[in-house]
Amino acid sequence: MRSNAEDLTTRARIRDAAIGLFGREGFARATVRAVAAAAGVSPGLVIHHFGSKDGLRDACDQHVLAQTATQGREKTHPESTRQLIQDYLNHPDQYSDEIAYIRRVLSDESEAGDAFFDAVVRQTQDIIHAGIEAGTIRKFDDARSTAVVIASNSLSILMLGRHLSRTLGTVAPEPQGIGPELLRQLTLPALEIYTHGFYTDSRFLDAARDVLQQSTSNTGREHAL
Amino acid sequence: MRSNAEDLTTRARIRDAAIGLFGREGFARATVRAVAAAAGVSPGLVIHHFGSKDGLRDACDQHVLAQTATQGREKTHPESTRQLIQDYLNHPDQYSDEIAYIRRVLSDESEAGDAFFDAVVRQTQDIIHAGIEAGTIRKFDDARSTAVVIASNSLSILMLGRHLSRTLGTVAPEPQGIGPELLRQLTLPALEIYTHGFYTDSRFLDAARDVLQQSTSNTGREHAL
DNA sequence: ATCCAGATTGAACAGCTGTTTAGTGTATGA
DNA sequence: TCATACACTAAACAGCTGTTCAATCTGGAT
Repeated sequence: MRSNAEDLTTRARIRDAAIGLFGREGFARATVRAVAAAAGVSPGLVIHHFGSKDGLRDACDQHVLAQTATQGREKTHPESTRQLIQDYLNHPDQYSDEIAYIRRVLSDESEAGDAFFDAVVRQTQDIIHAGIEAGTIRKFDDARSTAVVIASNSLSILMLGRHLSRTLGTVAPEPQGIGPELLRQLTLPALEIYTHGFYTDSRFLDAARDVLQQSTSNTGREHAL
Repeated sequence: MRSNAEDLTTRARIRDAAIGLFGREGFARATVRAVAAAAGVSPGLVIHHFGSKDGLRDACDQHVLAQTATQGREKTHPESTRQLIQDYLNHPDQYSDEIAYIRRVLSDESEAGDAFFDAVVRQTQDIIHAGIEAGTIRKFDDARSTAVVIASNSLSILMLGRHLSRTLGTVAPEPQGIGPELLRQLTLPALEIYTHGFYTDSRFLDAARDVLQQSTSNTGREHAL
């Protein structure tokens, strides 16, 4: 839930306007003047409250990501993760600014993006461990790399949402377009791969295993997929 | 293979410098003056050759992507795809500029990025069809959505390469860091999921199927994963 | 030898950028 | 009532931006 009313501190209003603009246009293209106009204040006030444009960025990072990172660490249960997704799906445009902002943070290299990605991987790893103990998830040799792969796959929806909804013809509620319809269309194919696999047998896997084991520290001449 | 020597047209030298800078810094941050300096020419000459900064961007798009798109359409064989990857792995820093540029193009919304993503999906779809006929890839209900999911997963390495090599502790040869070591570390976990699946049984898949079928065009209140 | 089209440059331009500064309100506490 | 601190603004600043322009410098065709 969010405080949708406009009874916020001016500082908070500026911050929220900046989150929206940074997410929509990117940090470089979004100007201090545009942020000020979106918040209905003067450019000088933006600097007065945050010191500089970089200070404003830091405040946005902290507001969007520290919050998410805390959620990820507290709510280790996979249950609450699903609840969080449901909450998002019920109020898509409420969170769309944060979604777009996180996408930008993961693209533009920054410590905040690093922290967020690491938090996602950590949470994924916890889910995998819990799933293995519960018997719902297979046991993997390299649990960490597997978690990284799963997290990377999941975040690809965030990074490429625009293209996904575009090629799938989804009517996106937001410009960047990660709406309920898109997730509905991707859920079954993704779950099918995660359940029955993508290949019919272990031919590719075995071949790759052989190649990688025989050249452990080679020049890296051969690879599969 | 690339023309690594410096016996290029001045126009081509500017274009290549721009591709490198746009990929490394992003289009907004990379200035015309920086491109000119990297190419060893004056800022005016950049405009003289490309009309404007946007014209330079278009030329870069065309050089990097039209080339890739053509390759993707001609080489439908999965063989050549693997050969292309091998070629890249043997000369990583030769292609790193193009790699970084494509990542930026997929992020910043543009027609070039749309065309590239669509080409990747199309190529993935062809590979899937060929694999189904050859018996190496399972048959899927929704081939198109499956291709989109696979393509999205594959491109996530491109989009999040920096974070992947960072958390996996890979020694990246390039700043954005999609090197042979990273791919070697991700190949087996990814292939394992693609071969044996991620879940132990079809519990999640069945549950999602039920939910999605009963609410075909609902408000979208429930979702799995 | 002359001419000309194109490559190339240095300097300048107008506009936008983040930031500063001086000043005006406007509460709150003494 | 006064003073102080803070929110806030309008205007200006210096620096950077993409772009233009006039002027050279080339190399090849006539």
